[in-house]
Amino acid sequence: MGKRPLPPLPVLQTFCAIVETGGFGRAAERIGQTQTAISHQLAQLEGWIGGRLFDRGRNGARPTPLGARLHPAIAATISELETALYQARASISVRSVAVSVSPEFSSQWLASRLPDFCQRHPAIELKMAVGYQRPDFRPGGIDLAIWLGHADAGLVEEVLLADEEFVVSSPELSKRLPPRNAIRAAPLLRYAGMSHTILDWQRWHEQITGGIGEAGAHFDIIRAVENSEQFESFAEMLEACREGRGFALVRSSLVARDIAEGKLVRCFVEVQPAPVSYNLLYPPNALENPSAALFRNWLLSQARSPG
Amino acid sequence: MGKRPLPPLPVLQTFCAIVETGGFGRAAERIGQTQTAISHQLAQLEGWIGGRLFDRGRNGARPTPLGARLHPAIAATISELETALYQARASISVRSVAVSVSPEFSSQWLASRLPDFCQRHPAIELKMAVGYQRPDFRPGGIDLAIWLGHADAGLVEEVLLADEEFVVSSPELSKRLPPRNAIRAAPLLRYAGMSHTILDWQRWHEQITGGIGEAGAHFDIIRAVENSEQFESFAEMLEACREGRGFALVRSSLVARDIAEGKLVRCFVEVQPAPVSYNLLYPPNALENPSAALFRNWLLSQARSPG
DNA sequence: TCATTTCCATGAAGATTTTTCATCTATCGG
DNA sequence: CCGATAGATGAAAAATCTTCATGGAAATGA
Repeated sequence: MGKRPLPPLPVLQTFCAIVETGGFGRAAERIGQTQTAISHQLAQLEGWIGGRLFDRGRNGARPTPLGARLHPAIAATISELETALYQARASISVRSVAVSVSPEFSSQWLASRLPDFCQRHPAIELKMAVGYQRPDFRPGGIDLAIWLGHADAGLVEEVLLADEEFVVSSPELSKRLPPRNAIRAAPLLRYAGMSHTILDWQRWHEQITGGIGEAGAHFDIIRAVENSEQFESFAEMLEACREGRGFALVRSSLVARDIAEGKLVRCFVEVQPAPVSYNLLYPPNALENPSAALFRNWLLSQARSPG
Repeated sequence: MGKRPLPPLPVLQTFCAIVETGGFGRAAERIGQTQTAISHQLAQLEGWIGGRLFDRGRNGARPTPLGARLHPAIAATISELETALYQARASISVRSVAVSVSPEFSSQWLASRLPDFCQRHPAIELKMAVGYQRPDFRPGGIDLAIWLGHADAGLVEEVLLADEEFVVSSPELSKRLPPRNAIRAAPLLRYAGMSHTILDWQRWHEQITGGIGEAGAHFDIIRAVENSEQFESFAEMLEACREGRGFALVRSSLVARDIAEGKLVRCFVEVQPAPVSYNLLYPPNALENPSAALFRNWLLSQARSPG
């Protein structure tokens, strides 16, 4: 039986990666090793424990009940370990992080949580670059970026929030909607964001045309959006939406609070919402800055926790 | 700077061992490696962090403020990791532990905490051997023993409770004590324990004779103890002590509750209490039984926590 | 002050562990 | 039955740890 005190840390990280990616191959890719290495490592862990942690099937590896029970504890513990060590390192070296985020993400999600970070790590200086400029990851520039789309090649990409895209309106407007062709009933709101709101609406419309049957077919959505007023910011658009002045196309985490408080409601609920994700992007060496590593850990823990 | 994601687990355990033993050499002995290995490992960790974790001095290594801050987090995290992994292993293999403890330790310290363990690990069967027999660590026998003294050679020894030995009495008796020679004022209680109570008293008396000046000198403590009634158990002796029937020589963790509740008070507080420790003893391979490993972890965490 | 002891540092060699390469097995969908 | 996907396996290569053999610095005591 296991004669070593504990399995090595990388093996445990591999275990987490397999659970999270759902397959040896994908875990290997994520960690930057070969599938062979992952297989050996998991064999080592399973040998130590004395039982299987995964059921291997055609489409990857599903955790056994034992593996599923083990994962949260291991993941949480490793995260604590990382945080403690990064914090120690941060306390004697670089003490600043530069983060690039979009205005809507900043105002709707990040702003309310940031005080928590500042309280936990008062010595770390946070530089927030709020805007739609493409982040400059060269040394002295941006450490981490929170972006909606995918990363350029050469960047690490981690899912921060697995969001959905859907349409909201004020509760009053929602109640007044005609049974079909609701989409013609009110303006389709837009704002001067990075992603072209008009194209977003068009994409949404194309994707759902099947979903709501003929309701929206033969509807010139581009013109409909163009005819509506353009707001300066996401926040202003959302305010208008709350006032019942039209529909807004949003991502779930940006409106979680408004929905929880009943100020906004989802429309077209019969439409399958499109999955989109806010990703955390950074160059592979970014976490050598311990403050950046701490901020990343904090972000991921915030994204996991409720609120 | 640190290019590895995290320092290896054994290095962190070494770090904890240095903090806890207060020196590289002692840590090496405890881990079962050479001092050289400890030095290299700590150099690795300090390199990763980028700063010193210990001040090396003439009598060992004292943690720097940074090291002192880091230690609780690391120790707690490693302990969680161990527990999670041992639990996983226990859930598919051996599910029983045999523990040897003394009657007084069982009744005064362990009994009230045991329900917590049973609740956390309902599948594990606990075999308690309560008594003063020397534990038989051969396979099929005792896994772990909680003992007051030191281990035989070949056994692992871990401090469970860093206790102190002192004298208590009921509050009433304490108030009535004459200013000097208090020790002659009431019977010195004893019980039929493993350690010879008479010898304990004698040792205590010799140790303190300086401490309380001439108060107890030329006092035949052996006869005084012999003249007092011998109780069948520690619990009975303690009950008599609570009733004000004499002094009892005790270890702090056995009377923590009585003292907290004001049923007993320390006497001769001007005497420096003697340090004694309840140790956890086991053969090196005992923790291969995951249930034993879990019980050990639980014991250590209980010993650290208040109550 | 000088030898002595205690404790940690250092570098190269040796031992161990981890990762890869090349190859193999099992299962699923046509 | 073929081809494709997902993992397993064993030996070799690469990387990492541990030890051995010393060295150095700071306190102890004659």
